[in-house]
Amino acid sequence: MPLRAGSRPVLRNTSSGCAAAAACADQYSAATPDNSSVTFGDDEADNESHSSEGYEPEAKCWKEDADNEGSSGGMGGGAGGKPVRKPRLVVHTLSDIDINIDILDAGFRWRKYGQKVVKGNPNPRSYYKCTTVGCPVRKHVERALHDTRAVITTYAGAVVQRDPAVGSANGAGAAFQRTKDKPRDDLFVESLLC
DNA sequence: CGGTTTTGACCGGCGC
DNA sequence: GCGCCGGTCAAAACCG
Repeated sequence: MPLRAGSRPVLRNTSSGCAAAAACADQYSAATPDNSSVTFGDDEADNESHSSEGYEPEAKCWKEDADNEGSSGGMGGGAGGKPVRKPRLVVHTLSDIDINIDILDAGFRWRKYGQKVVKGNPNPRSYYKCTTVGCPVRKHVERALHDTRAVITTYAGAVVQRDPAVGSANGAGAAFQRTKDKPRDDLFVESLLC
């Protein structure tokens, strides 16, 4: 590959103008209503259908499954019918990758730890880890099958918890709590909240 | 010098 | 039981 380290990809932490989740959500519904969609859960199949045919011109907040917390530990193949699945936040971004960054990467640092071509999509999927202290979140970034402008970012390791009193739902959340003194982590949690 | 990217190899789970 | 596939790790190289 001609471009080695140094030619930093577009995906990198940026001090986005979208500091809070509320602002992000608002920004989505107001500013870029037809540029992306956000989904929380495990509806990746659903997402793929969108990415292959086109994007829903609607911005929706991530939805979470009732009791799908925890991890199945299963990676390849699929859920395999296991009732417990790792909560994931899937972000669809059309055309503007920066938006993707803005919504969740605000103030965070990501380190790429892998890249792989997955079946069904010739575009390589990149794997990123959050290098922010106390941030256990990982994300997978891949381009849509037939729409290179569309980017699908899957966040894993963070759980949405709508109750601010709790602030966390599992280890990920606990990690955030542990670093609650860090405004950035707090921002991230907020980013996950709707 | 530190942090990050890149790439290949390895591991574990699932489906057949 | 075997093969396939996705995800992660680790070493090397590079840039600011």
